[in-house]
Amino acid sequence: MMSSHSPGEEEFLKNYDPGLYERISVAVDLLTFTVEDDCLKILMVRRGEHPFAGCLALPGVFVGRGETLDEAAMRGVLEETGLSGIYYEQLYTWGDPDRDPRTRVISVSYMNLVSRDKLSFRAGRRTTEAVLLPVRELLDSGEKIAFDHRRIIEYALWRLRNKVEYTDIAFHLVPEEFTLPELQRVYEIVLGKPLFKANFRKKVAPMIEETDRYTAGEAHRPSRYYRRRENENQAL
Amino acid sequence: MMSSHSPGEEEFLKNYDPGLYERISVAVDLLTFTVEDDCLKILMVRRGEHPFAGCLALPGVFVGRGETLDEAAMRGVLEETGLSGIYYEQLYTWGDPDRDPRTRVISVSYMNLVSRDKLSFRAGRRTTEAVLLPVRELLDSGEKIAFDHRRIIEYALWRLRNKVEYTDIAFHLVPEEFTLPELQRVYEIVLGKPLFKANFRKKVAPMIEETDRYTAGEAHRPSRYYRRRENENQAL
DNA sequence: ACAATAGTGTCTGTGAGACAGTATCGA
DNA sequence: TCGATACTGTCTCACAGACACTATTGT
Repeated sequence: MMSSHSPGEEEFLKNYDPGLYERISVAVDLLTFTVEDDCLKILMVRRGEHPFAGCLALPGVFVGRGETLDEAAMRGVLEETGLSGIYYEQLYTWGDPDRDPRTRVISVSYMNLVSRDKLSFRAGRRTTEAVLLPVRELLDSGEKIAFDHRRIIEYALWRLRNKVEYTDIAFHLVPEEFTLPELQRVYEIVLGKPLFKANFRKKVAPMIEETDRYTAGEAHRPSRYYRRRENENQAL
Repeated sequence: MMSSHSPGEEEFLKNYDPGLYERISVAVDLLTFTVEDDCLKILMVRRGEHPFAGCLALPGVFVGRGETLDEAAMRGVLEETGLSGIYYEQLYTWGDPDRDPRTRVISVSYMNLVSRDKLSFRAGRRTTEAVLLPVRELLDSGEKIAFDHRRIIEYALWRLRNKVEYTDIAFHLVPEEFTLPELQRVYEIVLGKPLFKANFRKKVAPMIEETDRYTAGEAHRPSRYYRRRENENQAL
C-alpha cells in the first residue's frame, strides 16, 4: 500500500534531528498463558544469542514492514506455537532506553490465552527452544530472566487476574466445550483462591449455554458440558 | 548511561534485515482532559504543517534519545501546558503502518488529568496553537481530526469513563481541596448521567478526609471542603 | 450400600439505588 | 420568612458469600 518514499517523507527527514530523536526498533513480546496440571503456565524461550544468552525470555518478534502491531503479534504466536486465531490483547508498551543493551528497542506486550487442548498439538518452527513453565514457580524461583521480562510477566499476571474477575476471558483457557467444575478450577488457579460451587455457577450462568453432552466413565455423577454464550456484552 | 555504540550493537545491526524489519519513529500522543464550564474538555493543537495541515490533532512529541516513554510524555505536557507533576497514565499503542502518511510512526498514547484551576495559568511554549475543546462536541461535530486521533480520543474517553467508576482518578480533575457537590458534578459530567447525592457521598467517603474550611458568600448553606485521602488502595 | 463428585435451595450480610427528610446560608 | 443548596436517615432490592442439602455415577 505504502511506497517506501511517500510524498512528504523527504520533508519529514529534513526536519528530523538525529541528535534529539532516534529511530527505534519496535518489537512485540508475547505472554502466552495456558492452564495445565492444575497450574497457570506461560510460554517462554531460552535464548541462545548474546544478550542474556542462556536466560529465559518471552517469545517476541520485531514488527515487520507494513505490518500492524496486532499482525506482528499473531505472526509471533504462529511462529512459536503453530496456532492462529487464539485470543490476544495488547497490554502495555515498555520503552526504557536501556532495557535492551544492544540498541533502543521498544516492546509492545501482548497477552494470549489458549486452552491446553489446542496447545497440545503445538509444533511451531522454533519449538526446539520453547518451554511451558508454571508462572508462579518461575517468578518465585531466582531464575534469571532476560531484559525487563520478569516485570512484564508480573504485570501481565496482575492484569489477567483482574480481568478474570470481571470479564469472561478465562473461557479462552478451556476447550470450546467444558464442564463447570473444569471452568471453576481454572478460575481458582488464576485467582489463587478457592470458590464456592453454587456461587460460581450463579456468576457464570449468564455467560454460558448448555450442551447435551456429559462426562462419562468416572466413578461419580457425570457433569454436563457447556459452551460459551456468544451474545451479551463482555466488557472492556 | 548508554554510549551510542555499546558492545553487541554491531552484531545486532549485522543480523538486521531492513527488508523485513524497519526502524520506526516512536511518538507519544497526549490526551489531556480537564473539566471546565460543566464540560469535559480536551487539549488539542491545530496543525500548521503538511500532513493534515489546518486539522485539529492531539499534542505529541517524538521520544528522545535516552528518554523513557513516561519522560517523553511529561516533556510533552510541559511543553504544551507549562505544567509538571500532573496525573498521567499510559493508555494504548497505535501502530498501523499507514497511520502517518510520511513515514512509519508508532504512537504511545498517554492520558493526563488536570484540574481546571491548575490549567488556568497554562502558558507553554507552543500555546499559540493550543485549544481546549469540549470532547463530546468535538467528536460529534464532523470536524476533521488528523491521523487516527479521532479513534484514539474515543478510546481514551471510554477508558476514562470506565476508570472513573471504579478508581479515584476523577480526583485529579478537581483542585486539591474541593467540595462534594463540586466532585459529584465532575463525576456526572464524565459519566454523562446524574447521581444521587446521598449515594455518591457514601461511595467517596472512604477516599476523602475533611478539612475545616467551608464555602462562603453564597445564598445557601455552605459546603465543606475535603481533601483526597492518601492511604487506601486505589486499584489498577 | 458406599465413596466420590455434580449440582441445587436458601439464609444472610453488604452495598447500590431511590427518596424523603433536616440543616444552614443570604436576602 | 423564604428560596436555595448542603447534608443525613432509611427503605428496598439485587447480589455475593456461606453452607447444607439432593442427585447420579462406578465399584
